[in-house]
Amino acid sequence: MRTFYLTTPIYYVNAAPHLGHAYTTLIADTICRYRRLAGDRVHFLTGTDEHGDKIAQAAAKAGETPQAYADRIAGMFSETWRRLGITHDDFIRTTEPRHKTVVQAILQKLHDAGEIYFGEYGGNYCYGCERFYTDKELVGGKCPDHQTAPTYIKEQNYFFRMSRHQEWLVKHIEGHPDFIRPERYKNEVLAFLRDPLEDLCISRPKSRLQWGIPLPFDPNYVTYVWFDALINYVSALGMPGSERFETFWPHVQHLIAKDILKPHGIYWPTMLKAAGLPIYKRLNVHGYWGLGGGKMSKSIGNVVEALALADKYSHDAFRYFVMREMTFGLDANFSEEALVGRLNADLANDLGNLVSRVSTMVVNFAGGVIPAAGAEGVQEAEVRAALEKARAEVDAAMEEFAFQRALIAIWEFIGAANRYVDATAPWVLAKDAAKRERLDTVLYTLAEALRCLGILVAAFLPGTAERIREILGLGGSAMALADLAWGRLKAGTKIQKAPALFPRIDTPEAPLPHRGISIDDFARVDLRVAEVVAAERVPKSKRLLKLTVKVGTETRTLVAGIAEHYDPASLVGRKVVIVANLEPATLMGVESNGMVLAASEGNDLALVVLDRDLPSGAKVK
RNA sequence: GGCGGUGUAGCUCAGAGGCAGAGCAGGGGUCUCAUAAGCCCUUUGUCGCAGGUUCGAGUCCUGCCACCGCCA
Repeated sequence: MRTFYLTTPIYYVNAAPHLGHAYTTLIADTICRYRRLAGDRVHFLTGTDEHGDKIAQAAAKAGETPQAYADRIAGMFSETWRRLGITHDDFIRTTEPRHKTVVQAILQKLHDAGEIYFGEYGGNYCYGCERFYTDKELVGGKCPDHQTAPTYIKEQNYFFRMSRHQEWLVKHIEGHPDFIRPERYKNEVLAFLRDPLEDLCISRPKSRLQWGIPLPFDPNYVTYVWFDALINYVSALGMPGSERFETFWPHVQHLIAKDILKPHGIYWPTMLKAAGLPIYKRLNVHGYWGLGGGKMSKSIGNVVEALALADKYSHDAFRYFVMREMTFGLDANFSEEALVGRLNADLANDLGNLVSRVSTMVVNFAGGVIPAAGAEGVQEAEVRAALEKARAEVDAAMEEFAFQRALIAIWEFIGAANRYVDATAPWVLAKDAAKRERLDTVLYTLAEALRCLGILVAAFLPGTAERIREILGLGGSAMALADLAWGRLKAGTKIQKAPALFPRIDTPEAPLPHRGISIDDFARVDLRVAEVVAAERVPKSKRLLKLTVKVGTETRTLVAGIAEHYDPASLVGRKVVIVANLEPATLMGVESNGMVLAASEGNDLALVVLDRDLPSGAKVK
């Protein structure tokens, strides 16, 4: 049994949970679910970062104490994770006594070991950022983030001797290619370490910042940001030496977004080393979500709105989308269209439809009871081979946090199952009593494929996995990757006809043209002003009107589908726009020589008319 | 300003000296168990631009352009 300890960052309680938080937490959840399925001992930690000026100020503004404010926002995170079905084992908050105790113990240890010294520092301080800026960092003398002039502050503070840890850190990173991954982020950290590393200021005087953890060796100071926040990964396990710490810490892996690479890639390992603790095994870094990507897509206003789509389209669809769409480590675009596209193409058409057709066939052709399989043939062996291949690929991909690859592998298996249905055509076998055994073999193979699929997707689509198992009469029972062994589904199991797992989402908008047309293409369309001289309903048709129109000197007949919106009599004498060079077509027995232009939206329709009067026959372009 | 990354089909991206690819979208066909789903076939390319090396260059080299990141 392997042991696995995975952390998300602790989220700062200055904002409500959004897409960025959710992505990190969802992929952590998926990895942990997968490792549990594999039988590993797993500890999954998330939490909130609750100290700092910004929190104190926001609380004051809301008329709350900092603690009450932190409680409220931390509650929102807890609630969001509960709603999304996150299976974290612990939720740490930096205002908890268990955290403060460990932070102070580690600070004391560092102080005793001579890793911390007292010094003076002066510089331009931005209150909004809660940090100092060098002159070069300022833009026009102002903070690049807040566009405000910084205040010059000279104060005494405590510093961590980070500079002395540069050499071994570089060697460690170079000697452990997996320490920071994907590789691009390892290279980024190494690039940063090519320059001399400076010491790290780790305190703030209480006169300026109250809302923090007091330094154990100087009550006039509180701990500054990173020393407080990073230590949560340790404090959540308890004091070094405790059973939980000793069990899980040697296997710790962190998961972060690329914006906090430096603290995790540089500050944190040096802090751990200085404190005499083993440094973490691995740092996994992911990219950002861009919003409203794609030229024609409706943009999503903000990250909170993006997260709301999880409730709109189902949590499983949301999980699937974010994991399938983003290559781990790289940036990706988030849009509702792309989500719906994945939902329809992959979840509804491929997966949902497979479950639906298989369950229906077992019900229709075998009375809803899974039959015993007869002799296995080449086609069945292919399905089994596809399963083995998918399983191996998912295993390898999950080792690297390559969710996209894992899902592609699973979908190749789904494709193999769909092809197997077409190749064996059970509906044909069902018509021939002599083919009963063959039909039973096919139906068993398909039902067994669904059972295995239920396990394969469990970490990615937990709700869907459970529903597949319910359909197969296995609801609520424990699952394990070990159960992917073929043939464990018992013949005789009664199964239900499955409701659609993922109903298709119909997009109301007509598909936009995929490429532009040239001006010449457009010029081929002969648009003309036409005057309606007579109009009547086409017999037996609800929608069609037969119009007689004058185009210049020419009179012609055309048929228009506007009877539900326009009374024939009201049209006589009006000028409309028609396509004059359309090939003739016969509709309900009436030959139509042209088409009337009208705009429509849903059930509404309006004719295109002229803004000012012009004679009929006038060209429109 | 320095370092690095990216630029390939309508979209998302893979390919890293040897016949330009996949998925989606589009087009055609076909089956009827299934959610207008499945399956089969299929159109589309200035591989950012310009030079160079090479028998041969998305691929290697040089310069340029655009976008992005890190550092300053």
